[in-house]
Amino acid sequence: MAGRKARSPVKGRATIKDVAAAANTSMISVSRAFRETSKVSPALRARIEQAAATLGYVPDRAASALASSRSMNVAVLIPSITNMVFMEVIAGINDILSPEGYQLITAATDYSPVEEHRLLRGLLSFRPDGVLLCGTDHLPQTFQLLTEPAVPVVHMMELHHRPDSYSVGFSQEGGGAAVAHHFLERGYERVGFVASQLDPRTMARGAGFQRVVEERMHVAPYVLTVPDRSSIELGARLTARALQECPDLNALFFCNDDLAQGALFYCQRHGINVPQQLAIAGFNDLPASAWIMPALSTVATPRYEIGRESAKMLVDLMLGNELAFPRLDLGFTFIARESS
Amino acid sequence: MAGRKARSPVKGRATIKDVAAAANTSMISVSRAFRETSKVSPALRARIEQAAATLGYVPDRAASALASSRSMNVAVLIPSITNMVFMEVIAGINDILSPEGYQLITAATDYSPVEEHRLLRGLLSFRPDGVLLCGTDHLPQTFQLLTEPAVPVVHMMELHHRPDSYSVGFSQEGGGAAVAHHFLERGYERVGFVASQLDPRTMARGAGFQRVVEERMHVAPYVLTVPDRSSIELGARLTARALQECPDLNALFFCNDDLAQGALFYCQRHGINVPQQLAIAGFNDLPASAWIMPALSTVATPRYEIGRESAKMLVDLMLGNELAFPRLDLGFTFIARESS
DNA sequence: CGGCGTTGTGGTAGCGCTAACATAATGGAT
DNA sequence: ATCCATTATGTTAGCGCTACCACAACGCCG
Repeated sequence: MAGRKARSPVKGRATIKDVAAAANTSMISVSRAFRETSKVSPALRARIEQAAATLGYVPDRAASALASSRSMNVAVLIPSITNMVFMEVIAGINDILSPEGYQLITAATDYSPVEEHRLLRGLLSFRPDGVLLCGTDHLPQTFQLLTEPAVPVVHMMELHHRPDSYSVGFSQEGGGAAVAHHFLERGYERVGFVASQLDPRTMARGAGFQRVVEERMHVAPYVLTVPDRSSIELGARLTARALQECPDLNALFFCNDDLAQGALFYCQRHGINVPQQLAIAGFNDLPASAWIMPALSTVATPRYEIGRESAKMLVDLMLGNELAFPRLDLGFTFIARESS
Repeated sequence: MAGRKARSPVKGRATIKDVAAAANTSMISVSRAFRETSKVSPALRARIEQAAATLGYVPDRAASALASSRSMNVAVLIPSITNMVFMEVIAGINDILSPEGYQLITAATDYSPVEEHRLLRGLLSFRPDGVLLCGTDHLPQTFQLLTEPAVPVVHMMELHHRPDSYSVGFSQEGGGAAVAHHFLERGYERVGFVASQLDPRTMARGAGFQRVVEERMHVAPYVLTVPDRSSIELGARLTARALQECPDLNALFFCNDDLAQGALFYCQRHGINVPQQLAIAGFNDLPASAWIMPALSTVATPRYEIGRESAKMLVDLMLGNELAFPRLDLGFTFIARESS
């Protein structure tokens, strides 16, 4: 028997059924009117839209997802929410996916693959149609989560070299190498690499830098790494430490612009002449880097474009299209400014 | 008849039914094992967890939301995703809501109330249990969206003075006033206010500044406002323009630190001595502001705390608790540094 | 003018889960 | 032993929506 009425005491929210009743039609036509406009006659559609407007009808994604097996959600995992670099990536993603009707469900891993796995499990409960991940180092279980019922995935920032995976990024190693070439060409020979927040991208930058220095100078560069979170303040502290440990350094490559800006401020405050006494280079080209005194030499990276292109690639995968290239190298640009 | 099998060709994703079968129990016990652990005997729970693990079961929020009328989603609308200020707010929100099991669904309004309304409509299709909004200026329709089936809302950043609404923030007007008092106490008398991105918070800061200047000096300050998006570069440009339009200015209050930092860089590059020739103050106390040369005087704002407290307030509202205070003023701190 | 594709519309079942109601098994207290 | 209050577990219906099928109405063809 149809007895025992609705458990929620009439939440008041209009459903597709209410709209159908108001427009004197069936539920399915209302559904179609919103999703496949062309399949409903203009007259009916007008009636439905009118009814929906007066009732203040808002569709329910949960019900839609349940019924259709398409959630129109995309899960995005980034290392940090307070790092401008990833926010620009997200802006790019959103600019592509939002017009397509997808909603981003985002979480921040705090640079931990274990946390990434945990968060991804949580996000999978949204039954996302696709997933965007940062970098290529994930737990084996993380890959497994995505394979059993296969969910399209695109890896951002780095280039993946497994043939079965999709990635959009640039060569972090190459960026580090470019800085090394620049230093050596400018005649700086006592060079060093300073890094914090030792994720794989940071390490790749350092590896590229070291490789070139060793190839050309036949001696390893000075290296200072700490696991702490990057910040301007840390950049200043690490500069002090590097100069103390190795006073004859004349060029320092910092793994990102935050650190490098801290170094610049430190030098300014301590009367160290940049670049005469010490050359400095960073990575990412943050907005302030072009304006700081002296202007910071750095590797400009296409963050926003990576977001856009990753999203485009993911859309193709979600639609089941074959991709021409599973890997998209967006490159980087070394920018020599006053600091080196 | 039970005929006509599942339409999706066995998506492979394990459901609560599969887990129940594998653990030789009923669906509801599986459901309870995950939600109300105490209501299931340890033995059964162990069996269920075992089964869930081997099957790789991930619960479906859509189904859960549909069945329970609690979505465990919270919609968050912020003006901009690339502005560090709001990211810190979000970090605070997430630190409170994530442990409670809520997932944030975020969107950026680009400082437009119209866009805010459009986006909120979209987010409401997630049937959020609560909503967090920035500021207090919303379209009337926006309020309506939230009332028909009443959804708890907390307004962040500014303090709302409607008795029926909840807000966590501080007095933007007071922050601007504090800067004016500081300038006047230090003897700067030819002061100005420079602003971009003219949202209500920006305007309130300017209003507070102007009010105090007029009260104490009986003359209006110089004011330069443009609608453009704030940036370091714009700060530099506006400084040039202000100094050209009004060469005898000796103190400038910028509506945020991005602009103020640009001003500082401009002065450095043009040999303008700060603070002797020109004093500068900003708003927000971004990380770089303490390190820039000269260190920037600014109004420190409790962004992270606003996020946390707003989230706590929202949790209370979502649980149906009565709130002691519908309004929480977290205050601000003026920090006098080298630039003034 | 019967046949056939097209277009517009509707009925029904079921997506995966949980609220609300059973019912069964336990452990005292009487 | 009998009763009752727990506690543990199960059955059933239905959340709001869409896939799938069915069918009516309309041309348009030969």
